[in-house]
Amino acid sequence: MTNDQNMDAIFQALAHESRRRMLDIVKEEPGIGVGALASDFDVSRIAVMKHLSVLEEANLVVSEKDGRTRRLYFNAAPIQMIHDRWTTEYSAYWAGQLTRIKYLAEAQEHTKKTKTRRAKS
Amino acid sequence: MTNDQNMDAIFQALAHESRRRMLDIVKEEPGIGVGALASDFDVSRIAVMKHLSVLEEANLVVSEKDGRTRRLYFNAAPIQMIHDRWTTEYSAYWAGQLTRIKYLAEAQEHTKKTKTRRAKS
DNA sequence: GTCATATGTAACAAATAGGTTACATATTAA
DNA sequence: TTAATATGTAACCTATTTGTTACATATGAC
Repeated sequence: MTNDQNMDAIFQALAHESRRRMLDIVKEEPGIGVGALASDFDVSRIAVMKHLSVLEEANLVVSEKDGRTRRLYFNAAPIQMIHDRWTTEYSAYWAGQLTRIKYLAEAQEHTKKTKTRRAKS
Repeated sequence: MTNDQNMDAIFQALAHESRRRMLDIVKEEPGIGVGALASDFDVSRIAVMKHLSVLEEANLVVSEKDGRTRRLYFNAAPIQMIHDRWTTEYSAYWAGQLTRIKYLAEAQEHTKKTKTRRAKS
């Protein structure tokens, strides 16, 4: 159903805080209209509509026309799909890797702090 | 540790198929160098390095210098974080919503197909 | 029908992303 | 030391994203 062809669109849609916030609002207020949603943001209604079209391309939001208002609904299916993919593809991997990577991350943090001073013998 | 401030970077990093493929390769071949990784892609090494810097900003890849090669490692922690966030924030919501949303998605599919023909009385 | 409301479209501008080539630096091998 | 290897940086170009304003269309209230 939802596959790798859509993953770009899903992650892209989720990559911006304002769109995640829109998702939250639509999730909390199913059937909210475009204008009502836009009033929660300080960018223009058109900007919000563009964000909505990104969310709709990712199928994270679906809408239906009801008179002159377009009602918006949150669709969790794509998130479910990614959840499942991660559970099967990554979860098994975590246990064994996390400790070593944690060490490396710390080492890297140290490297960043000290990277400018280097002995020039 | 990893928080909302980083979510943009994480989703952004995962939003491109080539970067997800890099992650897969680095996960399969821990310690692979930049050039070796780049040879798996048909864009330039510099383009691959830019993708790597996106992945490193998201902390999905960490690296350590080993002589003249920079060794790359996959770090699953950010993915774990998102996994956890979704599990707690969305999972409970899915059960009740999926059926209705499925209906709406189908309705929308129908709307798309018929949106161009409209009676002009 | 007329007016207000809700949404949609077009055209444009600025910022960011994603790619290139050319050149620089650092390390290993000879 | 010299040459090959591995990576890094700078400058530049193009495409996409993200935003704007102005105008168009569709629906509900009167």
